[in-house]
Amino acid sequence: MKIVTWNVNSIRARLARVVEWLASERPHVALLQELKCVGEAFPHDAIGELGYNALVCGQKTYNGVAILSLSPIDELARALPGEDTDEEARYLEAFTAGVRVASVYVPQGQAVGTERFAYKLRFLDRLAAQARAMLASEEAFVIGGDLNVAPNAGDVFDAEALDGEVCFHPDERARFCRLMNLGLIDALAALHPEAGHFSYWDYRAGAWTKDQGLRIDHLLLSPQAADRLGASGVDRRPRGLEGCSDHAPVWCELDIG
DNA sequence: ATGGTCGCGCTGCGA
Repeated sequence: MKIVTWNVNSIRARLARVVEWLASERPHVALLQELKCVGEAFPHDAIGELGYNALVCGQKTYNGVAILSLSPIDELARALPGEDTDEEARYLEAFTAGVRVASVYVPQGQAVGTERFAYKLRFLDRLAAQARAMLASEEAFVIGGDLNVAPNAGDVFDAEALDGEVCFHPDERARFCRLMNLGLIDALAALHPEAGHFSYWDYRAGAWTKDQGLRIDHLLLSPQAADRLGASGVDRRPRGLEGCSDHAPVWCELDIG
């Protein structure tokens, strides 16, 4: 069973690219981020025609996450616990196809030292608290999404130049490390530990052409899910197409069901 | 080059 995470950077602007990719790759579950629309504006018809059920947590203009599945989807949560005043659509959790999944969009953080950066760090702490609670169930689950953190030096195109920058700041990396040390397995890194498996390339400055990317999109597996991990990868192909997202899909294959 | 390019939605913000 293939599970994918993909920051699509507007589901409406990206619909043709997303439909084309889903039709070609047929993942059983797709965790999407940055829909940039409210739930009513989500293209339910086009996605439904492909055979996918869709659970959407939308918001006007910004953020928005979704879970697509070829199996029925049972919603578990549409917000990350821990901050009642947080109204940004960044977390959706559900049970589908015999596995619990979460689609998460961690705040980018804007600039180090800003309120947005502090919000990002708090969000990562809240995600760790949620992961800890989920791990207590001792069940197979997958937390997938745009974590907006490149965990290691090999996950950025220039570790020296980017050290201390947003998405590669020591405070973010420490929180990511703490999250993983709860007992999660990075589906991509577990099978492909070498450097350079980027998932995001800025639209600007020819980053894609120069392969100046970051690995910030992740599939985090519980031990029970990791036991079933058969393959994983980043599909760079859709990043090179006309009208593409600035993120590539990251996928894993679980021997479940 | 404190730049560069997107998407949203109509002015600048967030990424």
